[in-house]
Formats: sequence, structure tokens, C-alpha cells
Amino acid sequence: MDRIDRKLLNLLQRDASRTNAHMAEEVGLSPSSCLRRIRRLRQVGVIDRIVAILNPAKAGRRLRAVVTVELKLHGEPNTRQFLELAAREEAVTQAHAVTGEVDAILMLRLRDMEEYDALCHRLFQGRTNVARYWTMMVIRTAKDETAIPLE
Amino acid sequence: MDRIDRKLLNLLQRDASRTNAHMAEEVGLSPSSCLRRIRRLRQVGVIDRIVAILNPAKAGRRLRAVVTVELKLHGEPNTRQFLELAAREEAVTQAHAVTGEVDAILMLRLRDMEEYDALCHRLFQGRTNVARYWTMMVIRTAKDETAIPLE
DNA sequence: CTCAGCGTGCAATAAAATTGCACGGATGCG
DNA sequence: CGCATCCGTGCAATTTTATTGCACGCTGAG
Repeated sequence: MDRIDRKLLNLLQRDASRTNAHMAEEVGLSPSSCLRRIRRLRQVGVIDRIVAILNPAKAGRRLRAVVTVELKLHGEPNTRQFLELAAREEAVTQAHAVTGEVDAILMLRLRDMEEYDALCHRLFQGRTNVARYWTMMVIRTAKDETAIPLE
Repeated sequence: MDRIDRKLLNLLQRDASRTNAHMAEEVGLSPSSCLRRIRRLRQVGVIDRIVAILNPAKAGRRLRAVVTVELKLHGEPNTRQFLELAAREEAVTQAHAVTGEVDAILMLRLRDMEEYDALCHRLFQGRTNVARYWTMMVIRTAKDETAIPLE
């Protein structure tokens, strides 16, 4: 992992749709060397995958929310069980166990409030292990990066 | 946006590195038609961009955290100013203004606690507009999707 | 029923990725 | 200090893939 690798990864994290020849030029390498480096980065797993990022509004998911969750029964097996339940929900894009005043945190992508309501019923009400939960609806997003900063 | 478009988008959201011919086969279309559909989806902006997703551990960012922030001065211009400050930080991957008990929420990708410490000093201490903040370190991630579910 | 419009498949063409090969700098060893 | 080895590189040939022009068929409107 030298300077050229990091440069390549930064390019790929912003736009992986460019041609190999184009990226080779950006980093000052021949197309073949560039290709071999990228292949190696995928091989060793630094690059996990290449994906398309959709426009949420145009994909019909305008609403975004963060929910912190306090469980009734804490501890490993209970937390795990809740997270697995949450992870099965389409609208849940991220599910984490966390330190702090709550046990878990969920990131949601919602079509509308109706979907939010239905999700709350399934995950937080009824016979679930949830003691309390706090919802923060996203008003405005100033930054939203999939890229991981490199040294 | 018909059933084939959604199928294509779902494929692309998981793996955009496949060849066009391969995806055409998956959705039951000829390569040319498939290509024209994908091009159209990019054209109209449903597909925002194609990016590489790195393995955080192998990229040297093992630590992940969520920070909720309460500001001293609330209201639009103050919130905006804080978010812009936060957005300039490399380690901040997401910065949102939210409803609820706090004003903003940040998602962090950290190398180590030293970086966390330094970030807190810059964003939360000194002459900033932050009244209080709560950090939730991610212990375990059960789900982490970039994909947006389609109808 | 007829016609226009749109999306499709096929085949040809253009572009891009991939590979084999030889060179050159860096490293380790005598 | 010189020599051999190894790794990454660039070039050119080859293979694979994307792209385009064109004609067909389905669908809906008149």
C-alpha cells in the first residue's frame, strides 16, 4: 500500500465507473500496471465491492431517520437477537450495537411516515425486547460519504 | 421504471462490477437493451454514481462511532454552521441535522482513540457552539447496507 | 384497421480490458 | 563493491466487452 495505491483507492471510492486507462493517467501509470494494482487491491480485500449508489429521492425513499434503542434485557444474546430482527427489515440500512446510554442504533430509509409507523409496531411494540426508543428524523444532510479516508 | 429496471438497480446496488452481458442474462434481456436501460437510469439520475466500497479494517479505520450533538445556539444558521464545520473533517462520514432532543448527529470512521480525542477537541471543545455531546462507539455491526430498498 | 412510437434483438464496429514478454530499479548476499 | 534475484513496470498483441445502426414487433391512439 504505497502512495499510488491510496490515490487509486481515493479515486475509486468517488467514481469507480471510469475506464482503467483514464485512471492510469490520473495516477501516472500505464494501463496494465494500473489494472494489476486494482486487481490486487480487490484480491486482498481492501476493495470489498463495487456498487451503484442511487439517488434516494428518485428511488422513492425520501425520509431518513436515526433511532436509538434501549432494551429491556441487556447483554450479548439479547442484543444480538434484537439486531438480527432489525436487520431483516428492508428499511433498516444499518444496525449497530453501541456503547453509551442505549444498546443499539438503527439507520432507516423510509418511503413515508406510514412505513415508519408500521416498522415501529413490528420492532418496538408488542412482545419485543425494547424498553424505550428515540427517533431522530433527518432534517438536512450536510455530508454523506461512503468513502473511507485513507491515511 | 418497470420491474426490469428495479431488478437491474437491485443487482447494481449489490455488485456493479459485473459485465453488461452477465446482467443482461440475469434480467432476461439482450446486452444492448440492458445497456441502454442502465445508461438511461444514470442519465435521469436514479443511479447517482458507481463507487468502490473498501474494507474498513483493511483501510486502517477500525473504529466507528455515532455522536449526537446538542448546540448552545439552536436555529438554522447556527446548525448549518456547525454541520459545515463537521463536514470538513475527514473522519466525519455523515453529518445530519435532526429532530429530537439533539440538534445534530455525526457518523465517524476512526483510526484509533487518539484520532477521536483530537476530533473532539476541534469540534466540541474550545470556542464551538456545542453545549453537550454523547458518543456511542459501535461495538458490533449487524447490518450495513448502501443499497436503498426498491418498492 | 392503420399508423406512429417505443423498446427490443441481432450483427457489425469501436473501445476497453487482459495477457505475455522483456526491461530496469531495488534488495540481499557473497 | 559486484552480482544475482525479485518485483513492478511499459509495450504490444490478443481477447473480451461495450456500443451503435438497423429492422422488427408490440402497444395504444385515432
